[in-house]
Amino acid sequence: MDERKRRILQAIVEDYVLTAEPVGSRTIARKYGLGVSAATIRNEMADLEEMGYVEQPHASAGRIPSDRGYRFYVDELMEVKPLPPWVVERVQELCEGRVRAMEAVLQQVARLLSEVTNSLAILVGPQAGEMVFRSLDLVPVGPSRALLVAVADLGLLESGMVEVPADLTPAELHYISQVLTRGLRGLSVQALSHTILRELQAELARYRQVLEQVLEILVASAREQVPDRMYLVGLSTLLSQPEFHDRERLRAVISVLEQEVLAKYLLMVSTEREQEAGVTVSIGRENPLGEVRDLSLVFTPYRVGVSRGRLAVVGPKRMDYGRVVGAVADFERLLSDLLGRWALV
Amino acid sequence: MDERKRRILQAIVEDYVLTAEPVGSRTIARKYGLGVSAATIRNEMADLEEMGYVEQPHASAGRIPSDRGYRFYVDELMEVKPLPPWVVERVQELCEGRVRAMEAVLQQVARLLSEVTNSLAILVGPQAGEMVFRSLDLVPVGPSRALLVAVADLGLLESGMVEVPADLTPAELHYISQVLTRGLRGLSVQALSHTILRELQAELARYRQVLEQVLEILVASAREQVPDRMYLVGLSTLLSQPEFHDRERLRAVISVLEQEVLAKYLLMVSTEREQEAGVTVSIGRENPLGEVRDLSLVFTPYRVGVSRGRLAVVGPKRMDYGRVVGAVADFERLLSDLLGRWALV
DNA sequence: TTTTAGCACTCCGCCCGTGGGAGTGCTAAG
DNA sequence: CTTAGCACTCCCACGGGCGGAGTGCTAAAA
Repeated sequence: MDERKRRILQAIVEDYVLTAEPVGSRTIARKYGLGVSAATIRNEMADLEEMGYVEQPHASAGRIPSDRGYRFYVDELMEVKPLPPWVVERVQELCEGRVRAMEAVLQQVARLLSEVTNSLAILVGPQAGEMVFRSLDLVPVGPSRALLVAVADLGLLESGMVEVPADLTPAELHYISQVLTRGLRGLSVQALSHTILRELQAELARYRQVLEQVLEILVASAREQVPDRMYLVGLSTLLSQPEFHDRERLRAVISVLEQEVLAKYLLMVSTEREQEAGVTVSIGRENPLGEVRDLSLVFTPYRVGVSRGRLAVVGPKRMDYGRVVGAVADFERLLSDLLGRWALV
Repeated sequence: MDERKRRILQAIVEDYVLTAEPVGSRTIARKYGLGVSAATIRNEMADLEEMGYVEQPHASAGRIPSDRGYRFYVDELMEVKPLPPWVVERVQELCEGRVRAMEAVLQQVARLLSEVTNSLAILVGPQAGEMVFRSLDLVPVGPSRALLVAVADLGLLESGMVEVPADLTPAELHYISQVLTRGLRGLSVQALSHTILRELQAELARYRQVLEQVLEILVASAREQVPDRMYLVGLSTLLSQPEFHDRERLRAVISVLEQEVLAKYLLMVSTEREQEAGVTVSIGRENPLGEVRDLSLVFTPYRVGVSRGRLAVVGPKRMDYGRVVGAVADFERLLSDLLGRWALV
């Protein structure tokens, strides 16, 4: 793979990304002055095809990159483009502005990411199981009911209604809350349930009924695979791409996105390669969207306090990888830096 | 509009709904035995066209119903079909099962509604502003922060972080909570903010800073136009309809649905005709989806305690109105009956 | 040995004309 | 008022022809 081949492959990818049409030797010779003639480029292209980096949609057409070609481009050739400054500023404003809920911020950030990449943006907040437990409170409401309020490092973790015996005093409720808070504070939410059991046997045997309900709520919350909310913005942009000319393909994409399989994958991937933060690019069949082989996915986790959210862009294989990877990387950095404020110190 | 015309119009609508193709006089004579010949039907169809109930896509094709034709069909001709029993049972299971959060139930119900109508189903929970306030609690978390937990008749209304002076004791927080709860209980959430102001002047002047934050959170919550979550299921089903053959139309639909214009409309409609519960059908240009004139919307509010949620099905104009209206009506009844359990007594 | 020009060939996509089919409106008879 | 017959209209699917873009190959030039 000499320098010239690299530059030709680069030209093919970039021109194809731009035009969505197979690119021929002529075009390359003209638009991307390599100082050689079209004939030479034809020879090189034949080589590239043999090596599996490009392919021909049909016998006498130009070349388009293969998955392998894109992969090489992403790994070796592309130039990561930073986010334009106005976007950076906008994200900062969003994160620092007076907003009550993290959710509203994430929603807007997702919209921005979608606009700037011209693709589908997916943002998920931190997963409950990964948060750190802080406190628990049973607030009496009505005669024999209490609202369980569980707080984690990122704010409200979970709430739910609990039936309590009518003769239980507010003071007793408060006592239960305090014991549980003391016992559980600082644990990862995933680890709660075991600990709760021990606690239960010891100090709070009298309130078994209440405890069981609390336990149920917390366990359910920790088990939740997919985060509370998943912000998915830009479907219509994605659909305007020419690759979705035929409707069957399109339906496939939509129904994949509609099932939340995707979110699950996002989490999976990131637990798999737990350690390595950083942007991952899955191209075509590499990606996990089942039969949909025309999409690429650019993915990264981001930090919020001690837990992590996930951030992804889904676009056609034929996307501007330099720009998208740059955008995703920059968004990750921005969010990791700026969302710290949501973590309770 | 004599009986025969009615039956012919009915045949046209029902056949068109079935086949998505313009229906000719022949077809009607053969498939919907009216005891007259095709020629007669041709004459009647010419009349119907003059009256504006049907139209011809081009000079020598069959007829398709006009918006007005559909309207007449819905108002006078269609037979409302009840939900199949297994669906009813399924909804009952869902609503009565041991589930923690109303949200999970609504999500599933939306999916079911989508499946049974083969269209896009939209379900929104009760709007915050319509709920009845019950209690408020400030739970201390960390050194100078408290979590505001506001509870309404349907459970958790809102939560948010509040900065408190470091020297404020838990007892004082509790005091504030109690005063506020006492003052606000029983009010509609929309009415809170005014009352809070009076309360503030009187008893709690010392805690102005805290109160302001509480106020801000509650007001924001009451102002929220669109309910917390909107469940939108079945987009891919909708897209498989033949009317979305051409992509521009399709994009239009998706981008309309993506912006939450729709949800806002749902609320608007229902505040407009505040009193009349019951199913509303908007056909084609009657519907509020802007430029999208090929969709119809079947809509109804449903009760949850004293507030209301909204329920809708979006499908092509060419939908089986009898079935969809039946389904929406039945779902409304089921939900209104079964979701009462979420209301705090 | 590598590069280049020339050339014949291939294949796609488009245009266009044509024929069949479906459905209509009209007319005249029952 | 209904019906049969008929001429007419319009859509659409089919197929041939053609232009264009791009290739691979060969032979000559660097």
